[in-house]
Amino acid sequence: MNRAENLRDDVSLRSIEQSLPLALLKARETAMSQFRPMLREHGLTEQQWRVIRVLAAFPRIDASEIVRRSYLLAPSLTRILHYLETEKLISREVDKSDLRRAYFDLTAKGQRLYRRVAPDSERIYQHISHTFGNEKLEKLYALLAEFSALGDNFDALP
Amino acid sequence: MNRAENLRDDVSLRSIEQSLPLALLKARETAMSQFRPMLREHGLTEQQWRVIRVLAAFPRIDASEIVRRSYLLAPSLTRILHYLETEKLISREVDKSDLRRAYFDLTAKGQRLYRRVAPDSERIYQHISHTFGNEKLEKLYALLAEFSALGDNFDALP
DNA sequence: TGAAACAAATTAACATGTTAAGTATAATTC
DNA sequence: GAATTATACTTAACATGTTAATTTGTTTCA
Repeated sequence: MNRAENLRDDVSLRSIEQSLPLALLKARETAMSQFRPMLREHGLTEQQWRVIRVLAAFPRIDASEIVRRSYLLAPSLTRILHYLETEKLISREVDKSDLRRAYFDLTAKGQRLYRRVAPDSERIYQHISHTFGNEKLEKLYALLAEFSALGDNFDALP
Repeated sequence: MNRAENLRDDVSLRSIEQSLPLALLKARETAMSQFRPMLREHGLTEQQWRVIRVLAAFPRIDASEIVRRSYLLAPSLTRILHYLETEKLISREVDKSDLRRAYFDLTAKGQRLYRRVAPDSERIYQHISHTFGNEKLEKLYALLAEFSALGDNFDALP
């Protein structure tokens, strides 16, 4: 019996083949591999597009709310907002009643970009939905939402 | 009607709230938030742990196979392998019949680390499984696997 | 055999992820 | 109303993600 089998024989140790984070990563990569080339042609990264979508849906929100809705970390968002500002895709307006805060919005240029990219994105989404099956996709959404809802409500570990 | 509503009125544009990549990211973050602090206490990143798990399950494999099984990109793996080598957690042995290739393996130190971390990882996994429900978790695994199996077999876009 | 095609890693360059520490402003409290 | 605490970012430092180009070694085949 070689070392590999020794390490795996303990049935209490799952193999890497059964890893929830990995299964989620793999599925996410399957999906993103469909979107990424299209975004690249528009000169956008996945994360920049997330910020633009959030601002299209929720105009004039502050950085904290963008963080919440885009699921980016604050340090990443800081960098992305600076970049999008230099590209004149978004605007920043400091809150006069609270100088720590600023409100962001798509510029006209940003809105045009959004309207150019969104149909391409939608086309890909529909293709995925059709290929996988709407019903199964809805089931997947439901399970993912339910799982994520566990959120930080996990009990303390034993 | 403000600009936001204008941008959202087109029913062909899903809101960012319905995004499969985002739903997968959120679920993955829910899971990883349980594991990351534990890994950090062991001085490991998530990705370093992935490599160690792969080598525990499949000893003496080359970099290409680690890439396939860990779902890391080759450039990331190059850096991680160098780091794990300097920590003497893994060994590298060049293939004499093909000098481009090298085989990697856990060192004794690497195996000890694996056996220390694996039970903690398993404990967390069991907690997640119990909290979410085994049955639902299995359903989720099945759907994720089915989705990922679409893999690169998506038809050409219309 | 020797040039061309292929394969496996690696490097380069830049963007993002992750944690910790820092900065400026606001709100609380004594 | 000065000291404390909290909030909203921002910076820093290092690890990883992503694409493209490069390096080195192998295979093909004219």
